[in-house]
Amino acid sequence: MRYVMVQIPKPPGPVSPSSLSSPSVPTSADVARLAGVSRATVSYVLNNTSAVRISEPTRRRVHEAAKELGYVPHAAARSLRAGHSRMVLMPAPAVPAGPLYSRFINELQWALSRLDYTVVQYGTLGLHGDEAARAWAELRPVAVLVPGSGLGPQGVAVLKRSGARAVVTLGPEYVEGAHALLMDHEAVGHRAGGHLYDRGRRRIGVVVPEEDGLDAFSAPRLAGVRRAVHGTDATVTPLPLAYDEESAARLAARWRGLGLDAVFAYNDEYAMLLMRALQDEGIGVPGETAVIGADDLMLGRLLRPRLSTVHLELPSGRELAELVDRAVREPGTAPERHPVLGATVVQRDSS
Amino acid sequence: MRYVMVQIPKPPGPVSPSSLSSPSVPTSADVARLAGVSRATVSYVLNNTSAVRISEPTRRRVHEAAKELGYVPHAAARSLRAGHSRMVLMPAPAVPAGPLYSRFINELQWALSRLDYTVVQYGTLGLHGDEAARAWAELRPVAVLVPGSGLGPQGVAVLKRSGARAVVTLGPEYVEGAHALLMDHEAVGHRAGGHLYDRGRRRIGVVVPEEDGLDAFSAPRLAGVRRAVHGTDATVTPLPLAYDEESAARLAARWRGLGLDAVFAYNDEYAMLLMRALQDEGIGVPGETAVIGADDLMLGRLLRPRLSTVHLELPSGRELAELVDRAVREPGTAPERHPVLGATVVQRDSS
DNA sequence: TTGAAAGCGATACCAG
DNA sequence: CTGGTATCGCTTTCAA
Repeated sequence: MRYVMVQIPKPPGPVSPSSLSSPSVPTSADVARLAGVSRATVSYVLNNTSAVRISEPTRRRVHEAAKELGYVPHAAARSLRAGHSRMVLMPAPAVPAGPLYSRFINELQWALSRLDYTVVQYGTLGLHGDEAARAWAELRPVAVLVPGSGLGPQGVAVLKRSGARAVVTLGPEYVEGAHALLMDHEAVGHRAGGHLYDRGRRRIGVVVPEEDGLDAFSAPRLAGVRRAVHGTDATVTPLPLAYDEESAARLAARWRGLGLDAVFAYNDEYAMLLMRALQDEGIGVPGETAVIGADDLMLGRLLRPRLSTVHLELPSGRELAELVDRAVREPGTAPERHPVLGATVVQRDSS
Repeated sequence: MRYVMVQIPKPPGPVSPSSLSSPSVPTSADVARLAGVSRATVSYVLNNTSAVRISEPTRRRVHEAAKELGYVPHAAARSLRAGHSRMVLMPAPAVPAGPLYSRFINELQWALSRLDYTVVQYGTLGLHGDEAARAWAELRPVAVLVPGSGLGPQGVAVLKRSGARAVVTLGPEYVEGAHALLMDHEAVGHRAGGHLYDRGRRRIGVVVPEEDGLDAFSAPRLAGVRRAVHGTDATVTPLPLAYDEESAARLAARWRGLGLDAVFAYNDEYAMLLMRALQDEGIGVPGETAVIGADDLMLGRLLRPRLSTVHLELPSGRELAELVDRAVREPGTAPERHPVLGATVVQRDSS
C-alpha cells in the first residue's frame, strides 16, 4: 500500500463555510505560516504599526510571503474588528444622471478619496424609503449621501442608529436630522419665469417631461414659474412632453392654438427638441415664441438662435467633501442646511 | 446607602474598539437579551431558517424586540461568517459617463438585482492597474465588472485568488483569464471610414478629443478609419480637438488649408461642435465637407443638416447579468468572449 | 522583538 | 424547539 500526503487544512469539526468557497483564499495566517512568524507580526508589518518595532529581516520575510501568496486583506474582517469603516455610501440615483450631475459625482469622489474616504455607489432599485435605508445601513457606512428625495426622517434615524455619523441629503427639501444641501429647483423656475416676464412675455408655457422620475425636479420648476408671475396678468400653462420627435411635433402642431408667446422647457435638451419642432412648424423663435432651457449645456450654444438658459451652479465636490468630513468628525453638531444650486439666467438669442 | 442599577456592558478586559464608536448600535445579542432568547434563536427567526421550527410566540417576541431596537444586521459580519457575499463590484469609470453608458449601467443594475446580487460602484480614483485590483479585492466581491482597459492579467489573477468567481471586462481588448465583452471601437471607425469612402470622399479627417481618458476609445476609432481606407488612394488626417467653441473655431479657420472633404468626428457631440464651427466659417456641409459622428444621440437629429452617425448597440443589461450569473455558478468554465457594440451607420443629411 | 489570545457580529452545528 | 459554542479574518493588548 502506498500513501500520499494530503493537506489537512483544519481539524475535523463543524464544517467551515470557507471550505465550500474557492480553493483557499490566503489569509494573514497563511502569510504568518509561510514567513514563520505569528499573525500579530504579520499585521504589524503590513500595517506599518509604529507602536512596535519589527526587525528588518522579519519585515522582509513577511512582505515576501505576502507577495508570494498574493495576499489581500479582508476589508470586512478588518472593519468588523475596528468597529468602523471609512465608507461613504451614495445610493445611485434611479434616473440616468445628466452630464452635470455625473461631473459633480466624479469631483466629489475625487475630493473624498483625498480625505481618505472610500466612496461606494450602491444601486438600490426597487427598494423604497425606509426599506432602502435599512439596506444601506447593513453596510455600516460612516456617512451616507442621498441624492434626490425619498429618504424620510425614519430612514435618517435608522442610518444614524446603525452607526452613520453623517447623513447628507442632496435634494429639494430638508429632512429632519440630516444635513441638507438644498437644491432649490423652484428657484430655477422662478428665474426663468421672471426672465420671460421681463422680456415682455405674458402667456408662458412650461414643459413638464413625461419621463418617470423627473417630476421631483419638474414640479418645483413649474411652481417657480408660477410664483414668478403670481399677481400679474401673465398665465402659466403646463405642457407635458415626452423626449422624442413625434411628441415634440405634436405639441408644435397645436402650438398656435395654445396662444403662447414663451416657453420654459424644463432643461436644455427638451428646449432643443421643442425649439426645432417649433421652427419646423414655421414658428419664429424668439419672435413669435421665446424659448429658454436650463443646465447651460454646451450644445445649446450651437443652435441658431443660440439657446437662452438658466445656468446652474452645483456645489463644488471639495466643499461637499469637507462638509462630510466635518460632520463625521463632529457628529454631535446640529445639521447644517446649505442652499446650493445657484441659478442665473444666461440670455442668448432665443428669448 | 442606596444603590442604582447601572448597565455594565461587558466585563473589564482589553478595551473593545466598538466602545469608542457611536453610542451602541444594536446587535443580535441585544435583540436576544430583550426578547429573552439566545442569539441563535434570533438568527433563526430573522432569517426564516426553514431547517428549524420556532414557536410563533417566540418569533413575535424576537420581531418586536428587533423593531424596537431598530436592529439592522451587519453585512460585514454576515459575509465574514458566510465566507462569501453576493456583491458585484463595478469600478466607476474615470471619465464622466455618457448617456448611452449611464443607461446601460442602470439596466444592468436592475437586471442583477433581479438575480439577487448587490451592485456596488466603487470609485477608485488615482489608483492604477494592479494597485486598483488589490483595492477591489479587499471587498471580496463575488464578481467584478471592469469597464474600459486598465486591468491586466495580473489584476485578474489577484481578484480570482481573493475569491472573485467571475471577472468580466468591458473594453476594447481581451484580458487573459477574464470573461470579455469586447467593445470593438475599431469597428466603429471602420464603419465610419467605409461610409465616407463609399460616398466618394478621399481626404478624410478624424477628430481625436484632447480630453484625458478618451484615448482608449479614440485611438481604435482612428485606427478603424485607417483600416477602412487602407490600400486605397484616400488619406486619413488626425485632428486634435478640445470640447469647446474656441478650439472648434480654430480648427474650422484652418480647414480649407487642410484640404479635407470629410470628417469622422469621434462622436455626435464633437461632430455637432465641429459642424457648427464649419458652418460659421462658411464651409458647406455636406457639399464641401461631409460630417459623421457616433452614438446616435437624439440631438443629432435636430441639427440642420441632420447629423449622420454610427449607431452603437450595447449589450442588454439582462444579457450581461445572465453572463455574470452563469460565470458565478460555473466558475470552472473557460472565459467567454463576446463581441458586443454592434456598429451600424445611420445616414442622414450631413454625409 | 515576538507570540498567545480575546473579541468584533452573525451563523449553524450539535446537544439538551 | 431552543441554547451553548466554534468559527470566519483581522487587530491589539498583554505577557514572555
